[in-house]
Amino acid sequence: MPELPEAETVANALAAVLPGRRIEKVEVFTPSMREPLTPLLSAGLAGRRIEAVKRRGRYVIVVLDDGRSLLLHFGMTGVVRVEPASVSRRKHEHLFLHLDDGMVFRFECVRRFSICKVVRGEGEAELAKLGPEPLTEAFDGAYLYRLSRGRGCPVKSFLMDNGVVAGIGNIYAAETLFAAGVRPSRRTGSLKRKECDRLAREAKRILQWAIEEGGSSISDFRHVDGSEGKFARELKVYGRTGEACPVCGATIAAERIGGRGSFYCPECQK
DNA sequence: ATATGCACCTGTGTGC
DNA sequence: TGCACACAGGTGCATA
Repeated sequence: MPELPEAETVANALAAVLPGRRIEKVEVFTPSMREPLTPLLSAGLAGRRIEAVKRRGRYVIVVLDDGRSLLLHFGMTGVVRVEPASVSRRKHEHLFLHLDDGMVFRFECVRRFSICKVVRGEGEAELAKLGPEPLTEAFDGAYLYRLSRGRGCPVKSFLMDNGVVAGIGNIYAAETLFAAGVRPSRRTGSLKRKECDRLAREAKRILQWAIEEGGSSISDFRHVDGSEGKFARELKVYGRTGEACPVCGATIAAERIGGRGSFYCPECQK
């Protein structure tokens, strides 16, 4: 699921309802998450007030009033909801935070790859290795060109490296590469400066557009209110193997790169 | 340091 | 219908 646009959508929704609320009770239903949730039970969260909700890359940061934060990551299938306590627990909901207005923050993840942990400050230590935010000026063609020199990995893997740029995953890497006319298997070090300019420009445009559409709901991702992100209908190549390229009509191809399904137009992307 | 493959999980779709 | 297998918005670790 959640790449940057989905995390941004969730963070914005949570920012509208959580700040000012007090956590009254913590319930953990699933001890065997990839990142165990049990530390939340003894973290002294009861009584803490939520001050703000922020995003960094694919992470959502729920800032508490005691110098700590809850750091959220949605893995592949993470969903958060804020619903009344009267709604019964779903099969894959692993954590409830009961709030002082009768609502419950619910953390769901089918594959249990999601993370919810208490961190110091706003998670500076945990987030230190992330590259720049793609929607800031720090991320541009010059930056990409500089980092790409001497790199031998496929450019798609390069764009999906969180240390290079934070928050671009399998969907938006594929769409960015299509929009920029660059084949995902291209060796990163072979990129021309102009191609780096196009990659940075198209990544920004597509991520911004996807945020405006509320992200992409392929199967699991949902908004905090349960509705779906609309950007899946705008995807040009992701998941469209065998369909016609919307630009030239050639057949969209697929191959595995870095163990991930990768989609491209063999005519438009060189 | 960089590149690659796999493990971590459950659910779904496909082919036999 | 049942079963095996591949695959799914990600990341971390082991191995070269």
